[in-house]
Amino acid sequence: MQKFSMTAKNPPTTTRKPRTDALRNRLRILEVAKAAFTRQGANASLEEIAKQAGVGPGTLYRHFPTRDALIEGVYRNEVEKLAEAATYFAEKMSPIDALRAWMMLLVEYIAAKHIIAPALNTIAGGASRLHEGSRTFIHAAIDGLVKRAKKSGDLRRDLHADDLLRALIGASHMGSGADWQQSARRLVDILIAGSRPLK
Amino acid sequence: MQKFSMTAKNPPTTTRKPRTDALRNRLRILEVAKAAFTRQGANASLEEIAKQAGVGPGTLYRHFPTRDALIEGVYRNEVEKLAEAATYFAEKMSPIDALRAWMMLLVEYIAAKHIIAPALNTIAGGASRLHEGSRTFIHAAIDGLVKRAKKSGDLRRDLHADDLLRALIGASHMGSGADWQQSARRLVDILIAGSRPLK
DNA sequence: AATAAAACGGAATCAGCCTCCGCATAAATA
DNA sequence: TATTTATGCGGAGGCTGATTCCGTTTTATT
Repeated sequence: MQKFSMTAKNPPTTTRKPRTDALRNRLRILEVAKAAFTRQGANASLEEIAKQAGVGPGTLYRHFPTRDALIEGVYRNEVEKLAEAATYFAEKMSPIDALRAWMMLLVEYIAAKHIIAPALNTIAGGASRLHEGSRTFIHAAIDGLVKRAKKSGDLRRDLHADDLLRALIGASHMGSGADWQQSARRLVDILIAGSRPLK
Repeated sequence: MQKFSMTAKNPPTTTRKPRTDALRNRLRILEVAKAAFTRQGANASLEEIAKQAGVGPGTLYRHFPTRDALIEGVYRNEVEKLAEAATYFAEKMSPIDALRAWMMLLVEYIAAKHIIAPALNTIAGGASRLHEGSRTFIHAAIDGLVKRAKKSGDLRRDLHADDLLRALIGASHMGSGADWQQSARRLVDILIAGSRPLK
């Protein structure tokens, strides 16, 4: 005896548990891809990534139909950690300090190649769909911090979180020179100083 | 009767006039490449570019051995115009106004796709050789403006021109939204405000 | 006009992208 | 546990574009 007819479509009811091997592969791929993008930039060979992950190209493409999808996958993974940090800072610090700390962390994080720098361009403001519609975690994170600092009177009311974000992403493109940390700090300070109320 | 021996190497003396067709082709290629990169991004087909320029692939590769070299070629071309603008502003305006004006122009210029946005990443701070050693025209331009504004006391002494530049490049990555001009203005103002002496 | 350096172009090689489909396997069912 | 079936696997194959190589053509020079 069968549940229903099984011949007709009844997608709303039947939701199968996802296969374990699929999950496993997905994670493997993301892991390998992150390393590959970090090392070789956003044009790393997908074929090679698949091979290193121990799957066929078909599998990779099923999980991530396009290169951008894969990049976005890696990106999302990393970005959630930053979002958590924002929450943490907000709890522990004064509004303005939290914002400053988080901005430094962002630059550091990207610069340390935990996130693929060149890929960010494609994604952060470029032709990708990440920005269209659903805002990024990062977006939500900095937006929260900025709102909070506005409320406390530490920041100008007319400030847009996006502006800061874009500036920071640009700042992360260096990697050049040993003094990037100095440089990042300077820029963050400039941004903060320029964002205070006009008094 | 021959000039010298002509058998041995005497490169310092003999410098042949460059062939006219070579020059012509070089320009054609740059022109077409600029359009292609602007339209299709930094991964535009080189084969196609060559075809449109009316040359064989071999010719393109002889002039620009790598894709980055070609991008850099286009980039340099465009960038010289910006450098000229800096000089002009410096002559006509007060130091701080000149800097502000030029920063706006930079963002606008990039945003208007006169320069290939995605390519900039590869080049401005990325893996390219443009930054290593020889500074860009852009670099020289903003550096001059900043120096001038420091001297007049409008800017903090500890400011680095690079910091501003990076922030601006980041700002140009948007393309999103019709309000980019607003956004750019806000950011420029923030940067300027944050760069003033602490008084 | 003759010569040789410089540049040309496209054929050929090669690498990486992406699709398609028969086979394998894990989840659901009995 | 045995069976069924959806789901996922992976690699062969077609394709596009990158890059090299070399015989031919063009140009500056004598």
